[in-house]
Amino acid sequence: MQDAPKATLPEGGKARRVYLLLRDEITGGRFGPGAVIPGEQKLAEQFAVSRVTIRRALDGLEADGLIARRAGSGTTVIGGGQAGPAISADMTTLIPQLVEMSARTEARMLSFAYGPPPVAAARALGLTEGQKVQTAIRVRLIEGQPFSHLTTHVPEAIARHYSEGDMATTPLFRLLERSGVRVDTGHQTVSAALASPDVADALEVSVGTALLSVRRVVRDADGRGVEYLSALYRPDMFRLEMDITRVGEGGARHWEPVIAPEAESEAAPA
Amino acid sequence: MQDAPKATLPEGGKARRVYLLLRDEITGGRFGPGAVIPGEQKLAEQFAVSRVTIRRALDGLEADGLIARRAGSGTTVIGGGQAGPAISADMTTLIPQLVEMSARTEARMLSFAYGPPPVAAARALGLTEGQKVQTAIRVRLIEGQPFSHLTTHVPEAIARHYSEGDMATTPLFRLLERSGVRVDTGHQTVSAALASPDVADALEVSVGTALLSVRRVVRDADGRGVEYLSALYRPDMFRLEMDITRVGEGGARHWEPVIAPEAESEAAPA
DNA sequence: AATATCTGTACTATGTATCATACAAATTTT
DNA sequence: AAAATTTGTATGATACATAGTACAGATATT
Repeated sequence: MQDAPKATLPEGGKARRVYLLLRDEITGGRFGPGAVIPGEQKLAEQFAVSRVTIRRALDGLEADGLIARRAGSGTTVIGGGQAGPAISADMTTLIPQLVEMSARTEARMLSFAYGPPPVAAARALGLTEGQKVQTAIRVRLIEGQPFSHLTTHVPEAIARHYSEGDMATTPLFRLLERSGVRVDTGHQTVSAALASPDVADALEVSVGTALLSVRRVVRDADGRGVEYLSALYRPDMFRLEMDITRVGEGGARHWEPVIAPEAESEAAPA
Repeated sequence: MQDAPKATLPEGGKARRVYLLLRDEITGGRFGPGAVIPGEQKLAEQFAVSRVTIRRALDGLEADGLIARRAGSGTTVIGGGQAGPAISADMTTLIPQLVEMSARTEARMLSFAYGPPPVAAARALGLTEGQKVQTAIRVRLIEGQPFSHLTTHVPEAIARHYSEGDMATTPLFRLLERSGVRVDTGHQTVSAALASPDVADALEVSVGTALLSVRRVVRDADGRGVEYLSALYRPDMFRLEMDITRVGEGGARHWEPVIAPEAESEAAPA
């Protein structure tokens, strides 16, 4: 919906790259709705390409319904374009999130196998050489639209307690707890990554799209690693939101996340 | 350092895109150090390009010292490659962060002006038509290496209390408080974005690199918007880290961020 | 020792996206 | 009404990356 312009731009070309960049700025909010974006001539200079190329990129954006062009006047960003992400995870109120999440979304299994873990996962989980893990790659969809690409690694001994079918219906942390694991702590790293061909395909976005990356290591009460998650999210459908507040005095004055804000205050701003 | 391979790849070409994607997967940890990456033939299929093109991309990675190639054996990821980000902001322990931050980094002003705000900022800050804001674009560096691109919008009435020069030395939130603003709450949105030419130039990365995007609205005790921040971070130099813990029982069981973990436990894992 | 796999190297031909340029039409500004 | 700005349309030439292919060298596997 957001991706794949009608008149598909050449896969490896500059026009497409410009198209992706501009789209990113529009949906990302750098150009708000109604804003007049620079003229084609100026854009051509900024991106160091010819006006023809800019033009092709704009064609794509127009086909996507993101911009409106008027000869003589200029090109403007369509208002309705940025309807905001379908899902926004509030780091501090994950409670309603999870419930809502399971209800509104479904998971599709792309790959499921037991084998040696990637080095990064092995180290994070503290596995010894030769230990196998269950590696599952899933895509999560909301209303038929894919929004996240999940790769999980679980030590074989734990993973054997549930089946492949279970993963399509039940959140992994619940499966783990059902398997007798006392899920306790986790460590998350949030970053950004590009969509590689396989991921792009699964998420139905262009190769080279910017994705939000979350990597999580989960440990049980004894500190043993029980899950290694690598998630990639479409930024146009999913965002991390958090409220922060200013606390402390003097030199120790700093920001702190708000843990439990008003219960059901659904964010959903512009 | 991470960017700009010696034998510069053609700017608009496929080879460069493949190079960026592969580099992203390596530095992003998808291929851990020591891991053997697929053969050139297989990569060529995956990316749907010729082997020559894959080869060119690998040349770039090799020049960056990210991979080692051995005829007959294959191509492996260099261990030292992912030394981890220079800075990792722990959402939950921002106290030492800020101090360390100011000490180790410097800010370079790219642009400074008063004028009408972009629509997105105007709405977020709740400004009325015609109200001007101070718009400052800065780049933050650590040890001479740029790692973040900051665009701030502050209502003119507030911004007039400090000077352009102040921004190079003092964190903005401190300037605001010095101006009599009672900084109180904020709302953050974390996402991902692509590096546009101007940003890429400032951060010394390739155009089209994936960046971590943080957008923050800050309000005073009366709920008035006092600052609109749009920050872009290089994922290879900056990450958001957070510890989470599992709390609650039964249906209400969920994750929650850990607010005050052991004081100085510097993360810096693999 | 033989075989398979992988990287290293070289060459040509093809395609096609890109550029440069010019002019027309629509709109805003003076 | 005139001038300036902006999008719309068209075309031809060129450059340059890409694909395809073939073979040699290195290493691992059997």
